[in-house]
Amino acid sequence: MKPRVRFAPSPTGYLHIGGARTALFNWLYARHTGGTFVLRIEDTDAARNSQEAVDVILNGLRWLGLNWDEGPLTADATGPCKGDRGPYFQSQRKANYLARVEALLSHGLAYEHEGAIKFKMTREPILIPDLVVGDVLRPLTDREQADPDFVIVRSDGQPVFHFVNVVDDLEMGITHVIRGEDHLSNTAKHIALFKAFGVAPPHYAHIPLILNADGSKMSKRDKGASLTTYGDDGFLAEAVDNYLCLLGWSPKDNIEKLSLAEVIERFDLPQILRHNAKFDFEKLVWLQGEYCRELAPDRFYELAVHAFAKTGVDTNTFPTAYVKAALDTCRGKIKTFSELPAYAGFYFKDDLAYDPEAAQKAFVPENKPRLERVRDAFGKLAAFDAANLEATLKATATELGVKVGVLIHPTRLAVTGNPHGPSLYHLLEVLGKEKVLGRIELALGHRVFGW
RNA sequence: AGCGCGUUCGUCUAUCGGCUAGGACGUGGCCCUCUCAAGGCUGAAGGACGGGUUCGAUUCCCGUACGCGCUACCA
Repeated sequence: MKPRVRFAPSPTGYLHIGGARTALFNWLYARHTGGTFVLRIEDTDAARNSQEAVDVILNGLRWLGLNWDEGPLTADATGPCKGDRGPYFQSQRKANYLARVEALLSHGLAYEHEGAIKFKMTREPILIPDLVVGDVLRPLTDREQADPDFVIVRSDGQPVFHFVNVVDDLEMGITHVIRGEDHLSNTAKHIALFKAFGVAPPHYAHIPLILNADGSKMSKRDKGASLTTYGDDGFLAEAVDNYLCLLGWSPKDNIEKLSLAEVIERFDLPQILRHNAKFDFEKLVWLQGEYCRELAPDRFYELAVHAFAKTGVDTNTFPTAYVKAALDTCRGKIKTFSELPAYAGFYFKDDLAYDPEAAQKAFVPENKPRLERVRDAFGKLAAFDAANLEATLKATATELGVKVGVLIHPTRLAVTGNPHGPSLYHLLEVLGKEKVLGRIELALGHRVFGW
């Protein structure tokens, strides 16, 4: 029998990075084994849940490239779904839960208590066979000793999480429950419930948690806890996927950079680690840089244009060839797209703000005549291309008896406003003679500087 | 408090009892270089602590400490 796994998030308005990793591991296991990946929405809290919140989950999974074989097609709980084990929204499964409660009541396995319905929990320790942690024997805690039975339906008629979760997994034919380790202790309850229904429980695999850099639990308001922020901050999904795979799972052979396709081949439950992992933002950034550098030109272009648009710069007002040439000088130089507007904004605006620190160093009296010579030399150029510009600048430096670097820094600053940036000669070519000369002239005319 | 899970460089990890403890991110130095990246070379940095088993323990067992989780008519 092919495995059936599921990701069952609650639509709270954001997708936790740990939840995303749980979804990823489930998806990887399904893809590795040729099984089925089910998406189920646990939208029992009508007050909090909304279609927008469901969309956050759906879009997050889509962004990561985690397609589901069964589950919602839209965020509408009453809308179309794929798969024949639905409904896939808990809000649509009331009848299923009621029937299951009735079954338990009629078999004397549950009883009414102060308006609520409680499940008759076994008093014996329960063995939890876990594919990651190993066999775990969970005895009752002291409080549970006093009253082992737990509520499965609240007095307001709402069935609780433990109950609906088990009913759904049972009815959806889930064979492997891969979820966060925070559910390990409660698994005893789930196993007891499965047994009460006369069904063998699924296999469990509890995966370690993702913690903040300081070791604390990542909660909603922690920076980086929401998956959405990564896309917003200009990260590539393949980098986030890759990094997430490395938290709590290891390919074991020192390889760090793997595509999802490669991970699918190698992924299996026994390689999952048992201890929690701290989220290392720097390593994610490194992976992001790796993927960003080898991005296909058209995709780089598309994402770059989007990044500019987000800061209010409409690159469409410039000729396409110019934009492409400009962005091409940035390929391989930036890691995240959010850096781009600051890095290459000079291509799309003329009112430059000179970096103060760099200006203090470069715009000094002895550099003024030098920059004037550069301007004059550039002005005589017929072909304003990188090779010619480089030759001209070097020749000018030789004439002045200085190193090229002496000319490069003021020139770069005058033309871009920044001390760093794309290759100077290429950027000059893209900008074109007119703009370059105009900007140098402008810088030379600034009285506030040291010249 | 009770119960559960965990503990290798700052971080992510490798190690099926033989380890001069390997790799990666980050970090130091050097090289390359028009800036910044990238790249190359080269350093520093680790087995929580205490017992036991064993010829030998990072690896197995016990205890302690620390971290995390769970003990809800939250999910």
